Amino acid sequence: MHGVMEAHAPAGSSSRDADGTTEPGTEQRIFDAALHVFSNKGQDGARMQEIADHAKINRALLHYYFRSKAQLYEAVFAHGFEQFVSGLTPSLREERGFEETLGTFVRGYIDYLHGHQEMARLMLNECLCGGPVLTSYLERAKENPEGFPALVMEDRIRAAVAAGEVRPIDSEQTMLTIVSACIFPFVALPTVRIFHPEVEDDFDAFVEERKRHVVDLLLRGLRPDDTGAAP
Amino acid sequence: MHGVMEAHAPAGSSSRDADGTTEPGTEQRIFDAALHVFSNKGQDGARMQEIADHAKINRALLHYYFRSKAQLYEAVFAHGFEQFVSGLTPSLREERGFEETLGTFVRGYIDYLHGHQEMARLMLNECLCGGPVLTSYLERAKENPEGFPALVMEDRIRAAVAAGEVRPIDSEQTMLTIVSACIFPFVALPTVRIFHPEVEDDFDAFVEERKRHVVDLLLRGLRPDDTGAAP
DNA sequence: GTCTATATCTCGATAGAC
DNA sequence: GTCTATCGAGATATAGAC
Repeated sequence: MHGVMEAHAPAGSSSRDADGTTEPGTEQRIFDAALHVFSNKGQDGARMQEIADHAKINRALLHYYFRSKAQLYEAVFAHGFEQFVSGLTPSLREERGFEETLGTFVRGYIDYLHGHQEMARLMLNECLCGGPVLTSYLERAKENPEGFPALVMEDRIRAAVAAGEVRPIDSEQTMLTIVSACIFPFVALPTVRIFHPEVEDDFDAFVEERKRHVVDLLLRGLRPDDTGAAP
Repeated sequence: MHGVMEAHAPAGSSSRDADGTTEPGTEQRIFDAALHVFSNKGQDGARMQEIADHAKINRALLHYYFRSKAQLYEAVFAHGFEQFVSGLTPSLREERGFEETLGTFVRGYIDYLHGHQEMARLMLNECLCGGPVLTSYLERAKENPEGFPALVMEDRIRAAVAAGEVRPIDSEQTMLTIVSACIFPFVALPTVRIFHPEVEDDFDAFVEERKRHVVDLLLRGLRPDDTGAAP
């Protein structure tokens, strides 16, 4: 049986544009191709041949860079997950008021998803099957919650409720709703496309409209009854 | 090559409790087992052996009832999809006011998902990969939109906006948000569980709270500024 | 580092006895 | 209707030349 140890990882093999704007090296091409195929077909549906084709290399080379399909998958996932968490954190600086914080968070979240739709699908795929890969990463993220955007935002909501900035609602449920409203439209795109073909024509406009809508609906829904009350 | 024609379908083979409350027949057991495995592993990740094990039968018998894996999958999907659409329609009777309609729709949606979590995951799985099976069913549903709950609800929102019952918002975006808020928590359950283990303890209570929260947040978010204005 | 060729194995599907 | 045994396609992974 094949013991799973750390990959040999040819490190700096991909000439990372040392001389200006070189085309991506082999390792990077594999990475991109793998993300593309995994996100569309899932870990099981993906074929190493298809990944190799997309990267314009031979199948054997995949195993040279990443020993196995499982390790390739985990590498792709790990990279995307890390980037996801780190890319979202800066939008949660302390000094803002709640409304601005919420707006910045939602817009940042949707912008990220817009720019990384494949990663979004990959993560939700893991979510669906209760994948061990995602689970292990979340367990680790849970250890320092201040580094995990969704948990930070949930705390902000809790604090805003305590401060009377928003009406008394369940912060956990609210956070769930926010995340749902941001993520779902991207993962359900194939369905949305069928009923609203116009989305396809100008996807950027759709995303912008989405940001406005979500922020607007949430702020209205969370605002206390007495809007102008200052004690 | 194996031409795909209609399955021979041993019709009334499963003695459907002709004599009281018999245990489910073979065909029904296969169905349940298939839904279970497909929803957790996806169409590609699922193994016929695992389905057979769950149904407590032999692998060959699967091919006797449903000729191929693809046909088994489609049969399971078709059944669930039909049940989904038909189970949701009655909550959209015309004669209600908007607030009641929205509340009934959301509660009905969440109740259905609660009772059919595996079907929810199965459909989202199809959604993620732009699956041809889901697509073909949606295309058919699109032909008579009045039979498709989400589209009917979207029209109700549009009408409510026109009537001034809700403030002027994009009904398409709003419908997307509603669906997101209902479905996502169920498909993301593995993730939710990690951060909020208490959900597991009393899942029914969580779902009830979810219904209240979504309806409440939406109604607040959609209500016109002048709540009591009657011209 | 990259390729061709091949070994190995898993899984879906079928044949045929009972 | 249900089982055992087996075939054959297709996928991962490796060996070895260049």
